Amino acid sequence: MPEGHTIHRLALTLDRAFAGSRPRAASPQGRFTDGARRLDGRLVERAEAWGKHLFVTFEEDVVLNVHLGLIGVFDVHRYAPRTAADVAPPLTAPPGPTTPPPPVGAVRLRLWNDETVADLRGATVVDLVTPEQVDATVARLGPDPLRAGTPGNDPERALARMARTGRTIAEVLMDQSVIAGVGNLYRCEVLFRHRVDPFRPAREIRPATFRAIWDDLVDLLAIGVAFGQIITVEEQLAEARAILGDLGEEASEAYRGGRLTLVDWQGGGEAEAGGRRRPAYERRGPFEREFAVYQRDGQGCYTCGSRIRTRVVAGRNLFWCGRCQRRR
DNA sequence: GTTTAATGGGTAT
DNA sequence: TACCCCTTAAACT
Repeated sequence: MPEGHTIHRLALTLDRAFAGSRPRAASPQGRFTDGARRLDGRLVERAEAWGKHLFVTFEEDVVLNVHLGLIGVFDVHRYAPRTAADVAPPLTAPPGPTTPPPPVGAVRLRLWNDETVADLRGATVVDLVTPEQVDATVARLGPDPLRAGTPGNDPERALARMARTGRTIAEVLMDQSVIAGVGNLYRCEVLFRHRVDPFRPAREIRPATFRAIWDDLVDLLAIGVAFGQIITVEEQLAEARAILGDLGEEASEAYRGGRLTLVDWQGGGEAEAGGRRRPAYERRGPFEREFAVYQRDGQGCYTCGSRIRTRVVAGRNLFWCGRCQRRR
């Protein structure tokens, strides 16, 4: 599940759920027992994301560093009502649970407070680090489209790297030290959207073309955060933007800036009969999974009809249209 | 029942 | 380029 949008959304969710509280911590699976013991009952200051790296800062400079890798999942959900008002009528409502349900599967780390439980499984990195180590990790990353607007976080840095490499654009887009947060799916789809030949050397990509790709990624990843889903086909993007547009000028502004207030929009939806506001993605439901090229090998391109192709590039299955993305 | 693939990435060869 | 790690679910036999 994890490309940059997943991690940024996760950081926002964890921040909302745990910042300012002292969650319990445990390692039901037993592979993070010592770390969980150090975190147990410790005050959470904030959670944030850089590229695909997640950092949860606890008091006294203890930072939980998580990288989900290919198959990791950090599942966060509320198991108890947030406020007494959510339970009605008061006299007949059963008392809410005070402990989360038992963990299922290989849960390496569980964090929970009175309302929310978060289960981490399958991650490649689960570590306690210092703020200095966080800085060192972040320093190794290229610009992150989800941090567009942060000083120094712009496509020119990526272009400078691209100018002195012999690698193809498809390889470079997977290199987190060139551009952070893009994974295989966004790579395939964004190259198709810009009709770029994946095998073209990165140094031959025109700067204007790459800047357009960057701007597109700022938009696509932000939409990915807002909806918790990768959306790359124009029809669905138009609907997604319409939903976000409905949420008002302030939300739109935050969205265009690529800033990390996106999940706040979930609270900005229409008030329903019960008075509870529902997230935009709940109002319309998640989008159907649909891509232009990703995992469509052998099928016809929606644009030109020629067969979508696939080949392993940078260790992952690249998908592209040999006609639409022919070198020009 | 067993194998494979999955939106990653590090290390060895 | 190969192989390793993490976990789960769908696709095989």
